[in-house]
Amino acid sequence: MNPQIKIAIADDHPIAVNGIQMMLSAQPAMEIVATYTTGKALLEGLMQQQPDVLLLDILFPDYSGNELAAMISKQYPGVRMVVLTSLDAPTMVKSMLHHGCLAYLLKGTDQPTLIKAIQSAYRGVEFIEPSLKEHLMLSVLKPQKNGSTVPYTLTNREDEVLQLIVMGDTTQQIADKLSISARTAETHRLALLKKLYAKNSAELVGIALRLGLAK
Amino acid sequence: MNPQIKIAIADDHPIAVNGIQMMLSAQPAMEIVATYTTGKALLEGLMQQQPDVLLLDILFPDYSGNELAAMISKQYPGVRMVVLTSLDAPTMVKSMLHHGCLAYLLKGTDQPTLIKAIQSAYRGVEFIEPSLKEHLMLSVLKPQKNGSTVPYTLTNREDEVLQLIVMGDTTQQIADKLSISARTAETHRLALLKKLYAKNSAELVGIALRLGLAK
DNA sequence: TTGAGAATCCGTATTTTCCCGGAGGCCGCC
DNA sequence: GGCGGCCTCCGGGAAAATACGGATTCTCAA
Repeated sequence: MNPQIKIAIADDHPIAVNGIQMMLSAQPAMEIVATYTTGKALLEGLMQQQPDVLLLDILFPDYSGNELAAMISKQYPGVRMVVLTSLDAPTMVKSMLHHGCLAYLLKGTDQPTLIKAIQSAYRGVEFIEPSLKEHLMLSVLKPQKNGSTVPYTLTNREDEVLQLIVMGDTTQQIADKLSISARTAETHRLALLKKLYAKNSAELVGIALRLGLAK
Repeated sequence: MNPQIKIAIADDHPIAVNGIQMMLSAQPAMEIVATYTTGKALLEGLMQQQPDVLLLDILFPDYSGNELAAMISKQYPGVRMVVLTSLDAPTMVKSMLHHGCLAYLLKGTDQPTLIKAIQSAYRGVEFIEPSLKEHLMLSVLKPQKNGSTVPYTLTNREDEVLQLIVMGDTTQQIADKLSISARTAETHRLALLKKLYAKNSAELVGIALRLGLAK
């Protein structure tokens, strides 16, 4: 008999937390040891107790899934992370996988898939929702035709610039607020356009909001 | 003793359906008589049996919540609809309420609020998630601060132009796609900037997405 | 130590956006 | 009929953004 898999759930929606709990309630080999509805609670809870598998949403009021995944994979490499979210953006999938997550599921997933993903993650095996795989393949092939592989992770500065762009600031205003030259602010914006495959700032804002990089 | 409230749940995410079921499982006065994960299944199910209260999501693979709400309120006026979704766009709230929904909740809602909303709807009383009410007030008040009452309603053309801007098209590209002169396309964009109080197209996209004017 | 990536800065040229204006035709409503 | 709203078109000019280039520091990790 295998030992029970200790599972923690982090999702800002109580409904989702309940739903996941219910889906796993009939599994004797799995035990839900904690649930969190904020990023802060999750980080504090991990200090007390580390589950085998962490089901992680991406959108929290206080932290982004990117930050959380990066922090957790560093501090608690023993915790296997399974992303469970409604964002089906290829860049987000890539980003979370790069940050050490082993599986990526959509909220629309069914019980068998969820269980399979948890078991795979527990064994250290990657698991990507089948319907997402096609999207991923497409998005991997597309960018590469331009030559260099561009993994999408924003630097601190780029993120700051992005927030100001979303707020409608011009390059000059951004430069003033960050105390850098307009030229530098521009460089950062252009880097953002390339990383997120946006043709201009308007599209950039749209992509950033959909990816949860800004609100 | 009151009779049981018959409840149906329509949500394309099995997780959410389970979560809602669990939240209501401890309520003896409520009975879940059906659950649906597609718009088609919902419409077919309603022909067989009408619940007192229908918990309705907005995003379905086959139908939009708008369509569903309009159809259901016409054909089954006895079914009280409660919107339960993760979209917190004021325009969407208004739209669903106009289509006959009695309550509007976010997926992040807790058990007491959900129960209160269902009870209110059952009695025919409107119920809006408290956190949403502020947003609604703001979106109604803001336009008025400039004196003349400017309800932000976009014309058909403006909406078409907006969608293309969100997709990252330039004025010239928009002009080509809509078969109008670049000057006209620009006029429409400038009108959008004024109506939504955006300083530039980037901010415009941000505002439009937050208002639910585009996705 | 070497190297990669982040952050900073610069030049030039072209395209696009933004801000002033103004104007004519069409349609629906009072 | 008139009036307002919508859609269309236009000029001119300033400001900003985008597309090419290239360069120097600094840090952190292999």
